[in-house]
Amino acid sequence: MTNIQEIARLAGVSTTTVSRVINQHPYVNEAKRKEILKIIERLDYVPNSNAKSLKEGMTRIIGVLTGTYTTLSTSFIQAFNTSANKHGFNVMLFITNGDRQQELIALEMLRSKQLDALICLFRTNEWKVIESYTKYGPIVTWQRLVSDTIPSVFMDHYKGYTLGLEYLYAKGYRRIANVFSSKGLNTPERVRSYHDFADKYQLKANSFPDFHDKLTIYDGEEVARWWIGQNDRPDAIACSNDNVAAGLLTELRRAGFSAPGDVGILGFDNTELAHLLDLTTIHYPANKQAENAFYIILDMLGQPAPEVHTLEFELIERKST
Amino acid sequence: MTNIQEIARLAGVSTTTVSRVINQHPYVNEAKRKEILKIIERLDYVPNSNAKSLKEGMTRIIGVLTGTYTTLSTSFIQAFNTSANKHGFNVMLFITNGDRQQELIALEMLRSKQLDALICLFRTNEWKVIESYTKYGPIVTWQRLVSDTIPSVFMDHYKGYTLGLEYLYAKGYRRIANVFSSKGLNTPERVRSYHDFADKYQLKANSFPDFHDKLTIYDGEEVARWWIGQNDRPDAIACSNDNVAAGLLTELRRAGFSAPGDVGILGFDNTELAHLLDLTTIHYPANKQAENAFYIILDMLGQPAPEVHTLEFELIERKST
DNA sequence: GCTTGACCTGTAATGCATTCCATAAAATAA
DNA sequence: TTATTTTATGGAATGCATTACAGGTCAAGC
Repeated sequence: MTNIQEIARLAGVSTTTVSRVINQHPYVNEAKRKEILKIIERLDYVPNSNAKSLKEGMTRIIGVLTGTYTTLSTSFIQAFNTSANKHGFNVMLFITNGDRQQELIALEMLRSKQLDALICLFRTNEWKVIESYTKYGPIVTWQRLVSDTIPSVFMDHYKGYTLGLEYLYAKGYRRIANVFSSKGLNTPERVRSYHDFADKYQLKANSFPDFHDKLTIYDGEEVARWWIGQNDRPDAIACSNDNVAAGLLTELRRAGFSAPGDVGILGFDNTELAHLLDLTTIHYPANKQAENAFYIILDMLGQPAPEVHTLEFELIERKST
Repeated sequence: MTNIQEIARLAGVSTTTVSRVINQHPYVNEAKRKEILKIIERLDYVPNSNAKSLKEGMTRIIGVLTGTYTTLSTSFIQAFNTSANKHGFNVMLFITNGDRQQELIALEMLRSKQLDALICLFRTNEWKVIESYTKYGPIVTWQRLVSDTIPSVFMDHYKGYTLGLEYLYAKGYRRIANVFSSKGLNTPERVRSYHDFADKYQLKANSFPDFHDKLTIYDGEEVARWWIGQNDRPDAIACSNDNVAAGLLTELRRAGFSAPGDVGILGFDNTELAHLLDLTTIHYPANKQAENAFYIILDMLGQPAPEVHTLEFELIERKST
């Protein structure tokens, strides 16, 4: 394999000079520079990035830890990737499928310097475990989390969920069921949002059992079957995300029901699925959020970072309510 | 930062011995081993993986090059990731969005030894360009490609498409329109499949203009609008993938049409969307294919690799035909 | 008693690029 | 002319782990 010493030898200069040419330092004689570049070209030489990483103590790789691909995390990841690339970083993806061990692999790579930072979209291990890795490099999350070592770009889901509920109320819905996602710290916010909402409009009497840990199309179908089986049905269902809303809607249709005719359905996130099925939903600005996450990491790595954006949920009215 | 020399110093042994303990070589005195492990524990030491990669000449990272996230590539990537992890490799994702430059970044990382191999799901650069990087490490694709340097785990799309067409014929469809994907080498296979099919059943007279480069939900909607605008409508549409079929179906429904009532719709890939919308589709065994791709890479890296699976398309009948 | 092999340990080289420090010539300033 | 700065270049150390090779002990085998 051709390395910098070989280039130096062939050019009759020291490795220092070659390194200077490669890294565009000044103070290299123009003729020599040309000659060295010619040799580099001829031998098809590139610096070994492992040696570089070893020397510089950073790899410019950022890990992204995710459980599964939901459409939402997909757009987050894409945007994060774009931002990272713009600043000369690359992204390494870890899809854990909820496996603790998988998650630890990523964390260990941060520890062993193979990653410069980690963005944690989902997690299976306790926060305490994850937090114990912050001494090896920046870890950032998008989940609501109060921690002085793990910054979060979380959105105010209380506000976002209230936006949806108030919309449903304004549309005349009074008997609203809630389908929540997994037990992160966003869910409690949404639960609190509903409680306050129900208090405000005195809807306590109409309450339905909450669903928890629902996030896939299949989960949505399950909710549909529940709804069908009820005598005393909700007139609207606020879903944890568009996947659930989509599964719910299509399974209802299979049984001959429709939305909003029989029940109003509210999605969350505004993914492609919501567009596909004309779901009313709440736009989640995953793109800007991803940029924010990256900027925070950049800053924590001691590099100049742009200002973070302010993020807002937005109600997208379509045809399921 | 604590390194192997410090451990050695504290334990009063050479770095060799410490290295042996870490890598579980035999021939280390049991008492010393215990002592060294204790010190490693106490100092929270992990070997720097950049130094390791530099020495060993490999990073155990495999790059995955993809254009956008389609649901299909998603499941491929997941399966690939799982296989890789099982063998101690990690996956680095490159989402190029069709940007040549992005693609080159990944290729350059192969060249500079930051990646051990590359799996190329989509590409924007010419194959010739990509091929010129095979000298730096294994590159594998799932697209149909005849190359002695880039192995492919491609499926026989001629066979797969014919499977779909024959099914449509058996169901009584005679006026079939085709929606094709981008101009890879799979598309010509499908085109050829349709030609032979049309010949066989003498359907030449009923032919419709082919669609090309259609792969998103939005593309499907466009096809729907085309269909609606025709006087002389096809009675079935064979789609490039489930996204297109989904967009097609929902847009038709918006206009008051239905499938299979007004037109039969055949998807491709058997993704979640096909399940969601009860689309008849052709199952694409992306998971097994991903494993195959990984096994080939493993083999090319000179490591013992399992046998590859044989892959078969399978028709999944649902309710859109 | 001597050979052979298992067991144990360390020295030093290796992989490769970057950079501090020293040296020196050339150009500019005083 | 002397002092100072700019330009140019190389030696050698640095980042860190792995490993070939050499040197040694000790017990089993002949």
